[in-house]
Amino acid sequence: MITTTGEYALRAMAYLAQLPEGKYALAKDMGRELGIPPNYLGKVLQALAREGLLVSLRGRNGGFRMDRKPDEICLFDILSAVEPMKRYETCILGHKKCSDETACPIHYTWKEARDRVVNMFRKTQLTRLLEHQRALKK
Amino acid sequence: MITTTGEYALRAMAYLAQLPEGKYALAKDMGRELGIPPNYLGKVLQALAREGLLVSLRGRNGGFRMDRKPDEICLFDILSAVEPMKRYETCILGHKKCSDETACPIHYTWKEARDRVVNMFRKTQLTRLLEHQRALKK
DNA sequence: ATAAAATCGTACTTGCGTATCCTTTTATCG
DNA sequence: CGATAAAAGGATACGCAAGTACGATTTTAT
Repeated sequence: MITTTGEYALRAMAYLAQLPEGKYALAKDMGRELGIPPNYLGKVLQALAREGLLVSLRGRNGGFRMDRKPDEICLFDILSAVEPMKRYETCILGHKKCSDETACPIHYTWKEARDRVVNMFRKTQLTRLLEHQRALKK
Repeated sequence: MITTTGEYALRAMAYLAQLPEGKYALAKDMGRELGIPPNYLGKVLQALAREGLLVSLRGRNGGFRMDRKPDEICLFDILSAVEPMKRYETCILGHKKCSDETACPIHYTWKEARDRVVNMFRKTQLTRLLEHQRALKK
């Protein structure tokens, strides 16, 4: 239901959130620790930095670190940085014009179900992913 | 949130459901009417026939028709015939072992949200897609 | 026998995930 | 101060799956 890239972003953010504050981590190390291809993880981390969720530092002793507290970031922030959230707002019958005003037969039913997902992304803070973080190894 | 193929299947089933009972329709005609590539729609219809949702008839005067009443088919039946429903049951952090017994930090939260979607598929009958069917043109 | 239709196999296209290589930045060492 | 090494940043190419297109085969009514 979410893209692989989105999953990587969530796991990487959870990893960074449990590090000592201010500490930078390397894409390569994180990839190894989390079992994510380091090359691609680098791209994902860059995207998160571009969106202001992470701070990146180039050169020796560089890496990525959190820019905010884990309770100031929700899952929606993370996911929307790496995948198009329109996925969760489209008519199930593919109508371009489907909306509250011009609704397809199941518009409201479908909207309620998918909104449940999006609202969960919006209300859940990164902190929620941290509990028992070290049991996650995979 | 659903695959394009799934959307095609829903629309095609809705189209067939509003036809006079026992009437066969051609993949080509349906494709033209619904604005779906006829070649691909053929594949989708074949899959639906293989799963017992449609009856297919080869040769002259052939085509596809419903095999059940529209209120005896739910959206889940249709979607599961053309796409893997596992998509709606996987851990958001990608853990293979995540389950009610061995739960990741947000297992139950995530499960509740995605179950809302699946339950909607299960409880909603094809009939629900038929209202104002002819306003759908696209 | 012919024509109409599903069925089947194959090939093309696009996007996502992946892997490399090169460039740029920056701390550190001689 | 200059050279070097370590890191992100960026460009490019590959593999794979989904969606698409098309042609060959089989079935069946006329």
